[in-house]
Amino acid sequence: MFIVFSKHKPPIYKKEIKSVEDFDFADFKKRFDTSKYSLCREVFQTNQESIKIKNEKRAVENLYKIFNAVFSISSKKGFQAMTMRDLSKEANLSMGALYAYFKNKEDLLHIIQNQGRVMVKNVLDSFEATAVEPLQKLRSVIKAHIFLSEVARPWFFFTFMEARNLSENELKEVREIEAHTEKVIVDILELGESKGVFKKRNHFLTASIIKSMQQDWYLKRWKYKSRQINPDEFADYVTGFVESFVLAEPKKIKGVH
Amino acid sequence: MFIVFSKHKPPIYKKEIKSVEDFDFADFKKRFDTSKYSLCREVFQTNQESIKIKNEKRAVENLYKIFNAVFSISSKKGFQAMTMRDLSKEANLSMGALYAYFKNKEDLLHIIQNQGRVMVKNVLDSFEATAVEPLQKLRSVIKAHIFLSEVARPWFFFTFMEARNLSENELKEVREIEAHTEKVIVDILELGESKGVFKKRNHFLTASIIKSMQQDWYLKRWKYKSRQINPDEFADYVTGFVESFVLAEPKKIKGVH
DNA sequence: GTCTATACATAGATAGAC
DNA sequence: GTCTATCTATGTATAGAC
Repeated sequence: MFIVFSKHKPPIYKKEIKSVEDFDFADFKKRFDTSKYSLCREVFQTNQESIKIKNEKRAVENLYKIFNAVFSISSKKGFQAMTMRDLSKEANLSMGALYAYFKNKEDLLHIIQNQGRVMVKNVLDSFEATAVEPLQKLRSVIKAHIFLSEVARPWFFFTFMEARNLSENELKEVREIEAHTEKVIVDILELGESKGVFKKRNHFLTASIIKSMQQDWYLKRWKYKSRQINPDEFADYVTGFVESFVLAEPKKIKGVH
Repeated sequence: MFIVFSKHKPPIYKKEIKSVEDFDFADFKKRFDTSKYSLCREVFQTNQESIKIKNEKRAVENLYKIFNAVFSISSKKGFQAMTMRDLSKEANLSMGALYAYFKNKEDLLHIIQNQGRVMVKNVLDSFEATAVEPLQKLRSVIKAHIFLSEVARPWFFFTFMEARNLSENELKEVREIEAHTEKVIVDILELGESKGVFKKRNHFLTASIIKSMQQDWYLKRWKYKSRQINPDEFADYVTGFVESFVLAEPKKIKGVH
């Protein structure tokens, strides 16, 4: 369910991807450690000084239970409205036990938010370099975001909905990532324009609109699920939509207009 | 700042719009009562039995202060995290005074959510009929939504972010409006397809994507504001983006491809 | 490492004076 | 119609037994 990237051994994508140019959701999933415990192990290793439990296996399993409970309750009523008693019940751990895994409720929020941010940054950065041609770059970046949000949907949803509870410092980091992923798209569009394959447009607005489409996939997943739209269909539809707008017209034949 | 529609005298749009085919943000604003108190007066009249204050002028003014305070605090930390003491301070009313305007905190939430829903439904329904040709209908519906969310941005933002706190019954109403506005777009796309002006596409996906763009305008307003994008620019960009995808190709000249 | 029982703080809500 | 003072419930967090 969760994916993770060790800070020490960033995975190498190029070597592993058969067709860099055109990957689907199944290809994407093969790239990563999709064990449901991976992200929790990462959290354990990152927060070893504050987590009181020293047995890794046990700690990771309980962190998994805790995070899942947080996502489940928060998606219904929000993190602030979730009480520690709610969490205790849903995670099958006593109140006392919970506090062995985080200092306080606010700390729990930050642990989740930080881990989510690190993961997104690691994965998306890796996908910048998977293609060379502007059109392939654009497709690659759009798809990677959608597929990642599919694999780690609870983290994406939680990060978006609970962003308001962040400190000024953390909010700044969030905005920086937002601006960064937007800039990645803008750069690709500019490259394409300079090569004559994309039209001259307001690339900032195009990038914003692309991001809003990607976001819809994890904010309104129930809607797409009820219509039985899978990640590949959605990603293809989005790229098709975008391409119809940005691709330069094929050259006109003289005399005909 | 707020706009409102009386249940008893729905405004007539067709007669008032000079150019039905192509209105801009300034035109849109002229259509409505944009007095900052209008929505609050509507709330007062709708909830007269539960509001203890009988002096309309005073009640409406205080409701305005209360709602603005709610929007301001909630946008920073969420409705659940807002305490009645926060609200009391921000609205310049004592705790005791606040409870003359609503039964309890939950009631306050419902009053805002309900009023927001009624307003959106009234306005958007009115815009279905403003044009006849599919392309003009599509433009009209897209723009109306963006312009409305601009005029009543706090209500839109609040409604979206606090939807999780609703009861099962109210959630059902929200989903119905969502499905309804989506269906309005799907119907237009189908009409256009049958008339040969729009391509054959998955209209559900197209409508979803259009809605995600519109939503971005009120969810990420700070971003657009910092880039000094105004409602007209944004609306035009969105309609241009959509049209490049849905419009049928101009007929090809025989022998040339 | 986890539990139960409890301390302490803060929230929502109201009574009664003005 | 609004205020201050206060009641009561609920929430976070911890101490200490197992």
